[in-house]
Amino acid sequence: MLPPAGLSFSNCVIMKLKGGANGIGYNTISNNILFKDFDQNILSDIASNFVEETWPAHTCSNCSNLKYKFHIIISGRLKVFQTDKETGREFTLFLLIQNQFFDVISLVDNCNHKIYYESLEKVKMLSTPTITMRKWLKMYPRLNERLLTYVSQQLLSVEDYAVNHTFFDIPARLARLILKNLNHKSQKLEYINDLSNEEIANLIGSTRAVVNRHFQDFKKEGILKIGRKEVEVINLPLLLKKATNQ
Amino acid sequence: MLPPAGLSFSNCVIMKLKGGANGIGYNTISNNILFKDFDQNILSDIASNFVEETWPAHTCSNCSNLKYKFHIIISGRLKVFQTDKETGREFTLFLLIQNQFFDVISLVDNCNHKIYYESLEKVKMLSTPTITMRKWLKMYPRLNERLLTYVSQQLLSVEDYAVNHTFFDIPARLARLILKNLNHKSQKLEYINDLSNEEIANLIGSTRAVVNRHFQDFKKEGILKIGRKEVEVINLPLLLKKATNQ
DNA sequence: GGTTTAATGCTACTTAAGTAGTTTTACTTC
DNA sequence: GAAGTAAAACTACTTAAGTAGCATTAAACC
Repeated sequence: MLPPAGLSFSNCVIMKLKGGANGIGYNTISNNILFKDFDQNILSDIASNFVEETWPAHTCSNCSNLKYKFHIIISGRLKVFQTDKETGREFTLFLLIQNQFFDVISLVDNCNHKIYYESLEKVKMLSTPTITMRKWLKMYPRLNERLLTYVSQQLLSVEDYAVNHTFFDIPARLARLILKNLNHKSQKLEYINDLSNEEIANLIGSTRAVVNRHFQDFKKEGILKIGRKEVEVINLPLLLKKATNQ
Repeated sequence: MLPPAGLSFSNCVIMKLKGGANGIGYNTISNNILFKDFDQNILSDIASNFVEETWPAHTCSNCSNLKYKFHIIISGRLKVFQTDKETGREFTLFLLIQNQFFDVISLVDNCNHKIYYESLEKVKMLSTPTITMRKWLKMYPRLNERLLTYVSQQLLSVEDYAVNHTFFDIPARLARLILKNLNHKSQKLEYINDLSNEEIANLIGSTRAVVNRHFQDFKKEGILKIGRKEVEVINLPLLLKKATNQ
């Protein structure tokens, strides 16, 4: 929720990375899709240009603080969202996790892409100045190819949101969100299982009360078992039916 | 509207390009953002690998027909859209015009990106096999950089749609669409001026009847002057007010 | 264990979006 | 200029999403 309540950006800890090929920085970089299969000495050089940042849970920030830096997430979830100042409503574009990065747009283009960030829990990440990253893009053309793949996936993801929001009602969008994050073995949600109704609402572009109303319906119809911040699917066929507006 | 009514994909005319540095193919290629500042002999080679296609007005196609080809538009508007089979409703993602290209996603990734295309009028374009384009991406790394810029813009565009659909009601979305396409000198719409209420509705994720209802309101309130397939802004300040939900 | 806080559950109400169907208008075509 | 067609205009109705406000429950923290 904005404006940052309680915790703010200033609580972040920024640390210089320890050198050597065994640090968390080197490991993150060398395993990241961006830099995978780069030579070891190049990787070391790249890693040495990153610093480690730690954001406490519920740290808020916006693009103006961050647009001169490029970040790679090490651990924790980072919510990328937009807000409507009038109503205070939020809309979550992405939940970024390990190995994902931001903000690619401000790297590509110097456009004023207004967007907000909030850590859902303690988030560790690496960061480097945008100019450094741009220099590497020139030096290592492969990087463009990999960023392209990443941005294309983001495009598909937002397109999916737009299609859902345009064609489907809230029960269907809720069902689809659950299906997308369902571990079919455990019948439980992964990745978004511990989110509040409020955060679920932000993911499908609705409000807490409405999401809760339909969760109650799903419960009554025997589709879901709902605990506190926990969702379990009981009747998958019925859920699939809901996902297409009945 | 799908399924293709009347005109179909088979009406398209595909022509081999004439050689030389003065053909329409060479001109299109050399002026395109993708290939700008390539050497002239490379440009000639690239141009020779494209063929010219002409789609009559209202030609429909989907990705399965096209996913092995990459296209650059020479003239005319091409609607890129999704449909809901249940209700028959459409949602227009992009209106592609001169120098824009498709489909970048299928070029990057072999994912099954389901999407539909329809020419709003006669559309001329160049096309080349996806494999050829992929080969060039390897040969000329600059291409990745330019595709990245293009896809990033598409991402911002779809994000904008999503934000509008989530936070704003239909009068506001309509006002925003008009503002985005307004020529401030002529007070008239460009690019989407001749679209029917139906197509306008597809652009903002609504329906014909609802769009018309609000057009009538805008008219009564003295914001717009509306002719047949023509929109003119009379009261810009009031329109701006509408664009933010009053 | 008792207090505080946050999340969830529930009721009642308002409103705008969508839908169906009809009428009117304007453009096209012969 | 008459006929046919497509777009736009209009009326009436239904429904679900959003909102407000409060009650209940569970977790967190002294």
